[in-house]
Amino acid sequence: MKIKSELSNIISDALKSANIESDDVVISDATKPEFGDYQFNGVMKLAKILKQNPRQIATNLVEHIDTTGMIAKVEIAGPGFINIWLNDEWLAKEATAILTDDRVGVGYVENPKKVVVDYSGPNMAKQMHVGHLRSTIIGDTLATLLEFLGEDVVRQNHIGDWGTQFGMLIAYLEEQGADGATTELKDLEQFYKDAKVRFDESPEFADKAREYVVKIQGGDKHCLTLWQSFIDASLGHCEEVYDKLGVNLTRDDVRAESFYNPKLADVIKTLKEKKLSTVSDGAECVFLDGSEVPVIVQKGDGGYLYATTDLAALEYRAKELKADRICYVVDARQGQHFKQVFTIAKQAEMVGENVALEHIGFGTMMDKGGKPFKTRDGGVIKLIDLLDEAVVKAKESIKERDAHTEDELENIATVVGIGAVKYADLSISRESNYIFSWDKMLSFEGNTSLYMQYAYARIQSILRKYDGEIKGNIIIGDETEHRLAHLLLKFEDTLSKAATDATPHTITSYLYDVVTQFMKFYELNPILKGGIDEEVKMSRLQLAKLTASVIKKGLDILGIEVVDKI
RNA sequence: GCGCUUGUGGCUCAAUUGGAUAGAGCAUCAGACUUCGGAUCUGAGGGUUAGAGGUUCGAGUCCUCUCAGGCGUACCA
Repeated sequence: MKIKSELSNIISDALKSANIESDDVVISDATKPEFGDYQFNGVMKLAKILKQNPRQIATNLVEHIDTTGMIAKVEIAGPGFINIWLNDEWLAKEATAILTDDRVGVGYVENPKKVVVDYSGPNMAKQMHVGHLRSTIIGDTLATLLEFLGEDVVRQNHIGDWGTQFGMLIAYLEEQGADGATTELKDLEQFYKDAKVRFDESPEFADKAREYVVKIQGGDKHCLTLWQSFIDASLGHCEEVYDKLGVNLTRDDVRAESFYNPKLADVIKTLKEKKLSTVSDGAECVFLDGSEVPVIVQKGDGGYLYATTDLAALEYRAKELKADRICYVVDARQGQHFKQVFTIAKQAEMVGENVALEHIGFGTMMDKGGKPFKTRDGGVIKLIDLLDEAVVKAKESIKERDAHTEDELENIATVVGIGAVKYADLSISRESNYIFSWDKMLSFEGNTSLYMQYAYARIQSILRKYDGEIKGNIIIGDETEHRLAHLLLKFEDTLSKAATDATPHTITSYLYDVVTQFMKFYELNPILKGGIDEEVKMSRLQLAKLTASVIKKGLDILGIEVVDKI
């Protein structure tokens, strides 16, 4: 249900019949309940353009607004705000209509676009750590969301599998007589450290490592086999994490750095042809206007750089994958890099003019003291350890509650623990740094996954208790039901905003609103208690059921599961 | 030095992109129930939106300066 655009149409029509010239009509949510459900603030702007009194324009406009359908009434307030109230019967009818819809009233986008979402991007030389969490979760949510709305989504996992450190790693792998399947690679972090020690202590080994770098790049069979087995093992670690996180990334989504390697020479060629790059201090550089520091695309020794690979990837995504929109879910600190690369790609016509290039930046995860999140001894926190800890902590907090079997407990703890980590991350506007706190994320109170999951479980409990066929229409009986039904119908507007702005926290705060509104409704309007009219009982059961559906679907898009009992 | 970015009650975060009296949750205090799972609900106190100017009907949001933090800045990714 696209409420805003329908309202916008109604207002546009009214403007037309009132003979008022105007461009796009923007409808906002009302800032307070006294101001109704929505408001149109455009009159003040129009007044300025038309040099007329805003109250006068508003009066004229209001007379032409159709209040026979979805709108119950409109009022003029303040300097020229137009407040809009939705009609109860309309709400009831629309809410009833989506009861049996498995998309809970959410339609598909009109013109599906090809959207590439680049996220996760782990480095194969190292184990995934907390730094990869945000990219992986935000990216996956964005991809799932866009897909749900009907966009044609292509996931891209741009893994780091190319570079000098791999010479060292495969030389060490060979020396250990191991292949990727052996236990030697169980702990990548340790393996890297061991290899580094060997590299520093033995000149022969170091030479061999350097030689292997060249050999991989030259396509040497033996080295490539070693390299491949190393990458496979490392990817296996990532997949373990993806599996625990419930993230939809597969090997098909992997487009590694190495994939672009053969294309890099062409990138330089293009840049030279377009006269965008020049040689400076022996390196091939692009000087963007106003900047004295260049973007280096080829080193003095002929080697390529980060920017070069990203340019190749951009071109591939625009031309081969035919993307209309390319989203990079990468740490905000790389903002300048992407700004530069995007500019170069457009200037060099590697991507078309109308392809949207977006850096979906996010802040750093901090500890309680506001410092980057590390282990006690200052090391990086492995993602897998973090997730396991979340499950253990969740189990502790649930254990004290009702008796569960061991299996149930394990399952609930997993759903709750992983959900808490993801929700905590997604519920904060992504640009800012965020403070990681176990206590906060595992709390049942406030805007947390547990609060939503708990509300869901409670509704399920009501539905179980009723244990009969739920049928009949939703009826709006009071203000709490009006607001609840309205919120439930706002699901689509919420999702499309989250999709265009790439802001998952829009969804979490919406869900939080839904749940708190449900709690208020439920507090005032008993469902199963005695003395309730059958029709009213059915309506309330339906509202409860619909609320549960929205919670479930919403969390589902965020990659968070629910359980019937907690 | 230059560039980017952030600054919102004690704490953690919002604010529909320039709209009305800046909203939530923790924490604090005060209430509600012989619990449709109280891990709930109702209410109160707590703010010069870092500071100073400016733009206009209207600014947390836009422009300038100052202060404080973070990040980036010629051959890592």
